[in-house]
Amino acid sequence: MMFNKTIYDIAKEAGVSVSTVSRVINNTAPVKDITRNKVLSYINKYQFQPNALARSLTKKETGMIGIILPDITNPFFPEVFAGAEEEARDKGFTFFLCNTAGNHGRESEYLSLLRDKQVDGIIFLGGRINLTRCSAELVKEITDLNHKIPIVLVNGNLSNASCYRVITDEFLGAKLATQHLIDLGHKDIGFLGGLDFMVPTVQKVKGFYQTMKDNGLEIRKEWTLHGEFSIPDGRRLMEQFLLMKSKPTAIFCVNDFTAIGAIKAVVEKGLRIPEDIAIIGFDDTPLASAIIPELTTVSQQSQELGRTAVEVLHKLINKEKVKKLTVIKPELIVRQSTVGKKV
Amino acid sequence: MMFNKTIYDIAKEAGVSVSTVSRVINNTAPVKDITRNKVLSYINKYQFQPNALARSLTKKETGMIGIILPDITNPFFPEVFAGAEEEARDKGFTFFLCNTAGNHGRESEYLSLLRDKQVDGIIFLGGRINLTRCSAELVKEITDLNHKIPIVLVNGNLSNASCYRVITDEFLGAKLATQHLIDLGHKDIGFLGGLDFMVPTVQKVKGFYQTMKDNGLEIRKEWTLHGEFSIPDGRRLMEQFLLMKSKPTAIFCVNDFTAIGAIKAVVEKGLRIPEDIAIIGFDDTPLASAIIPELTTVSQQSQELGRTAVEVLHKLINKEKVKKLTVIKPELIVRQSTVGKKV
DNA sequence: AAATTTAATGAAACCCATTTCACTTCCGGG
DNA sequence: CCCGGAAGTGAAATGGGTTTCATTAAATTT
Repeated sequence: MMFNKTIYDIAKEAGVSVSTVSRVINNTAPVKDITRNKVLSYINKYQFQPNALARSLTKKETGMIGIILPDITNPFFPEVFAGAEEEARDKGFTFFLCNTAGNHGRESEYLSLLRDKQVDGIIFLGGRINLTRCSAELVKEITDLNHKIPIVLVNGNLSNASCYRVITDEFLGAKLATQHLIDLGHKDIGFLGGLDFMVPTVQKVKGFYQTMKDNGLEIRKEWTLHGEFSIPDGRRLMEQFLLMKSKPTAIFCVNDFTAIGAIKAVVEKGLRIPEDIAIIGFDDTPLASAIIPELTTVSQQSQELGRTAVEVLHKLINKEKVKKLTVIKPELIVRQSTVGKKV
Repeated sequence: MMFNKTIYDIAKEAGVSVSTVSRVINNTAPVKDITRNKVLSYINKYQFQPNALARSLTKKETGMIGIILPDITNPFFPEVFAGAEEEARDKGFTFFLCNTAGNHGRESEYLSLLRDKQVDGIIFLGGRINLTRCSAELVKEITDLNHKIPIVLVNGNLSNASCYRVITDEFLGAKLATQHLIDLGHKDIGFLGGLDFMVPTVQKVKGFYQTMKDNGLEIRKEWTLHGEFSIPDGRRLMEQFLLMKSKPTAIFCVNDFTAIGAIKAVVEKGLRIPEDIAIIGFDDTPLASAIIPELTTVSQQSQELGRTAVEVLHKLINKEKVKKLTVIKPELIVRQSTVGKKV
C-alpha cells in the first residue's frame, strides 16, 4: 500500500523546494503557473493532504474545539450540539465531543485532555457549572485554563469565574410559562421537579413565584416539589401532587422529562390533560411533540444556543471583542397539554 | 499570564536534558530517583502537560477517533455514541463527532477531514452506507481510505468494501417482532415506514415476510407501506392504513419514530392501543418508554453497538486479529403498545 | 581485579509542516 | 541604461515532542 506522502516527497518529485509546495497549498505567496501546475499534478497524483498535526504545531491553531456536556442521551444536548456544529463547520472547526455522563470528575479530566490536545477553544455545558454554589476549585480550574484557552459557558452559572457565557433566560421562560397558565384561568399552580441546588431550577422557581405575585396569586410553597430531572421523578412527584387533598389545576415542570413523567402519572390515574390538570414543560426537546398529548413547553432555542456559543467562541479565538454575557430569549410553544387541541 | 512551558523549559530549569524529562513523563527508561523528583517538581510547579500535537507527530498515533453519523438529534445515535465513548475512554481515545445532518456530501468531507487530522480510526454509521445499492464511488473512497486508516462500519451494508463491520441482526429483530405479534393472536399484520432502498428497511421486511410464511400466514403486499423514518411519515402512513376497508390488527413499524407517528394517528382516530390496533417499533430509543402507551419495540442494543465498534476498532488499530463481521443480537422489549399493560 | 552488563544521561536526528530571510530575476520608471 | 520594487524560489529555522545512539558511571560476573 502506498504510504502517506509528505510535503518533502512532493517537493522532490516536482523538483522544487518544500517552501514552494507549501505556497501552492496555502496560496501564501505568488508561484509561477508552470511551477504551480507541476506541484499540483503531484499533489493530485498522490492525493496528498498535508498533515494537520504538523501544521497545527507551527501555526499554533488546530481548528478543533472541545465541547463538554453532561449527557448526550438527553435530547436537549444533541440539539445544542447540532446548532453548534452547523455554525462551526462554516468556520472550519471540528468538535471533540466530551460526554461526562453526569460524572463531575470527568469534567476536570476532559478539561485537561482538551488543553493537552491544544484545542482552540472550549464550550462547556451543564454539570458542575450549574450548581448554585459551585466549588471554588472548579472556578479556579476554569479561570486558570481560561487564561490559556478561550472558554464559553453555556447556560452556566459560575459568574464569578468571569468566563464568557451564553445563556437562555430561564427566568423569563418561567414567566412565560406561568403567565400562559394564568391566562388560561389557572390560579392553583404547582412547580414540579429539579434539584433545588441547581441554577436551572432556582431560576425557574424565581420566575414562577414572581409571576404569581405579579398577578396577585397566592404562592403555596407546599406546591413546589423538587427532585431529579428525570421521567421517573416526574412521575413520582406528580403522584405526590395527586395525593394531596387540595391540589393545583396546573403544573409547571422543570423540564420536558419530568413533564412526561407527570403526564404518565396523570393518565394512569385516569385524569384528563388538560381538562383536569394542565401540564407545561421546559426545553422543547423532540420528546415534547412526540408525546400524547403533545406537550406545551418553553423552547430554550437549543440550536440557537449552540450556534451562538460557537459564534462567541469564534470571536474570542480571533481576539475580537464580545459581550461577556449573551442572553437568548426563550419562547413559549403552546401545544395540547395546556389548551387541549392542536394549535 | 504564564505561558505554556515546553519540555525544554522544564529540562533547563531542572538542569537535565529533554530526553530525561521525556523519560520521566513516559516512564520509558530508568531515571534516578533524585533526578526524577527534581523533574517532577518542576512539572508540577508549572502544571506542565506535553503538547499532544508534537507527541502525536512523532508517535504517529493521536488517540483520536472519528465517528461519522447521519443525525445526532435522532436519539438512536447519541445512545450509540455514549456506548462508544464509555469503551473508548478506558482505552484513552477521544472522539471527533461528525454529524452529517443527513447530507451525504458531508460524509466525504468528513472522511477527508478525519484523515487530515490523523485520527487513529474511524467509525462510520448510517447514511450512504445504508443504501441497498451504494455508489461505487463511495465504496472506492472508503476502501482507499481504509488502506491508511482502520474503519469500522456500524449497521452498514457496503459488504463489498470489505470493511470491518458491526451490525445488529435486523432480520432477526424483525422475526422477533413479528413472532411476538403472531403469538398474541394477530394474523393480519402490516409493515409501516422506511425507504425501500435502505438496508434497515429491506432487512426488516425480509424478516417480517419470512416469519409470516413460517407461521403459515398470508403476506399482503398492500399492507407494506414505505416512507421516511420520521414521526410525520409514521402518522401519514398509519392514516392510510386506517382508511383501508380491510385493515391489519397489528402494525410493525420500521423504527420508533414512525411507531410514534402511527400511535398518534390511531389515538386521534379514537381507537385504542393495543385493543383495536397493536403497534410495535424498532430501536428502543428513549422515546419508546416516554410515550403513552409505552411502546413495545426491538432493542438494537445501541450502547452495546457503540461499545463493540470501539472494541473492534481498537483491535484493528493494534493490528490484532478481528472478525470481519460482528453481529449483535437484538432483543424484544415488550411494553404496553402490544400487550396493554405494564410489564 | 578484569570483563561484562546494566543504569543513567545527553546530543542529535526525526516527525511534517510553516515561515522568515536571503537571493536571483524580471519589470517599469526616470 | 540604471535603479527600486515585485515576482519567484530555496535554505534553514521553528514548533514541541520522542527516540536512537553514544557515553559514562555503577553494578555484576567470573
